[in-house]
Amino acid sequence: MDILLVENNMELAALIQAFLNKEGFSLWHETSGEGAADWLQEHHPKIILLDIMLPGMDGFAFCQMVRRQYDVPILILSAKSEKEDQLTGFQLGADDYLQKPVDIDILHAKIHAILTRAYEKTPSKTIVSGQLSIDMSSHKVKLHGHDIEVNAKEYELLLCLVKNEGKTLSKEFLFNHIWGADSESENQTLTVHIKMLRSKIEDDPRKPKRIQTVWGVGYRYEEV
Amino acid sequence: MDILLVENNMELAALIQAFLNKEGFSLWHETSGEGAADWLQEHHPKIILLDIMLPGMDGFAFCQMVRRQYDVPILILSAKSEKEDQLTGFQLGADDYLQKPVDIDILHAKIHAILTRAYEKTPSKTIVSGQLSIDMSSHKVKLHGHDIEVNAKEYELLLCLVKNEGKTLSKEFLFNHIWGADSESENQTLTVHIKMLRSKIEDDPRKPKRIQTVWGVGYRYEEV
DNA sequence: ATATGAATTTAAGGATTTTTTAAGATTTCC
DNA sequence: GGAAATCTTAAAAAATCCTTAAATTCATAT
Repeated sequence: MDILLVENNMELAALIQAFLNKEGFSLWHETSGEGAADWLQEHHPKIILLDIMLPGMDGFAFCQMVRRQYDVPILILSAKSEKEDQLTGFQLGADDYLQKPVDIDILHAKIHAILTRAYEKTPSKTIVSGQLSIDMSSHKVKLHGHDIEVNAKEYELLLCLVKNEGKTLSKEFLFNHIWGADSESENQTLTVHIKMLRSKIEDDPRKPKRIQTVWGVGYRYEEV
Repeated sequence: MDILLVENNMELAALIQAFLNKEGFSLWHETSGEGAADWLQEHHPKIILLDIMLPGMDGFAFCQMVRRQYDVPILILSAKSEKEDQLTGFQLGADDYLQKPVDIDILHAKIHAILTRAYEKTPSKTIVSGQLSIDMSSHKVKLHGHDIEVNAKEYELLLCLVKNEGKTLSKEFLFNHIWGADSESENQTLTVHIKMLRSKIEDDPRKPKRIQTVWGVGYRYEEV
């Protein structure tokens, strides 16, 4: 789990979760400081996104508690606009402070900046298309934020399709790209892999939305 | 010299300089990107405060130039309020973005937060991932709090995997990393060590959760 | 509507990769 | 120098994946 989000507002939380999942992060959501504290005993997120106004233990108290025990970066999200609140956040060891309403792009940029500084590693290269994301460094495919098991050929095939999203790729092109032009295999094995892929990434494999067949030509990947 | 300030506006620069000096920082002031670039050849500040609107080379160009050569944190100060400018700053590798008019207390807090994250992160001698911890100074591995005996090759292998948690490492990479590219040994010896490791750190070695095999590629460590 | 060729589905065998086992080689430590 | 631990090799076993081929469904044109 990459990110812990502690946020009272379910609507905002859902928005953030959807967006960050799409960017290839996995995210756990807690609505209270107490719940988040429990969760932290068992897990070690790469960063914590923290709302200040929480029921029970407030964000500042939580921030202080976390900072005493863990070195994890904390990014505060707050509706409070007073300078004093921001300063309090920094004093308690927060890494940054983002004022609400949250701009999702700025949030993303800040998370990226903080992770880079804290872990010195560029976040893994991911291709995202709608609810599907392909992490090229971990060789993992996620759909709606959940891992999908794909094996080598399926992975290559999907990657090729998604990289050319919207473009129709001929069967020959796909086959040569993955098997090599001088392969012994037959063109037809491709269709079997297509089927396997569809059964894994289509909501209704009988009516494929993502991997569309272009009659007489080949296949085309479309963002849903 | 702790801080490099690149700022066109003399009045603001004087204010910042006075305040930060009072806080115990030493600060060097340049008014242009070109001048700052020259100065950087000879000096290595702990952080750069960078105005965007500069005569000649602008702040974005300077930011990009610096990021290519140095790892120093950059805090952008900008009168531009557009979201796009802020995102551009982050994209070019800035650590944070503070909008003008500069609030000197916020500036101070941000500088403090960035410096703490960039320089005071205790280069932890132990890596923790879920129930597994590796103490790099004593070469000891613990699982569920209990010591696990691992020998040299196993230790190196596990460390390499855990350090790259979530990433798939090819067999070749792992082998070269531990045995050296010119080793006489065979790639296959790796798999035997993997087996030994799994028998020690997996709850059910038949169904490995931590050390996952990525078919046709290699292995990936996952936090449980 | 029907014929035709293209695409899909299914299942089984073959191919490949990984895991396991065990024995021989090497190193380490006493 | 010898015993124990560790590392490597090799080969059999198991697991997984890939391909093939044949049956079925589907889209298009006549």
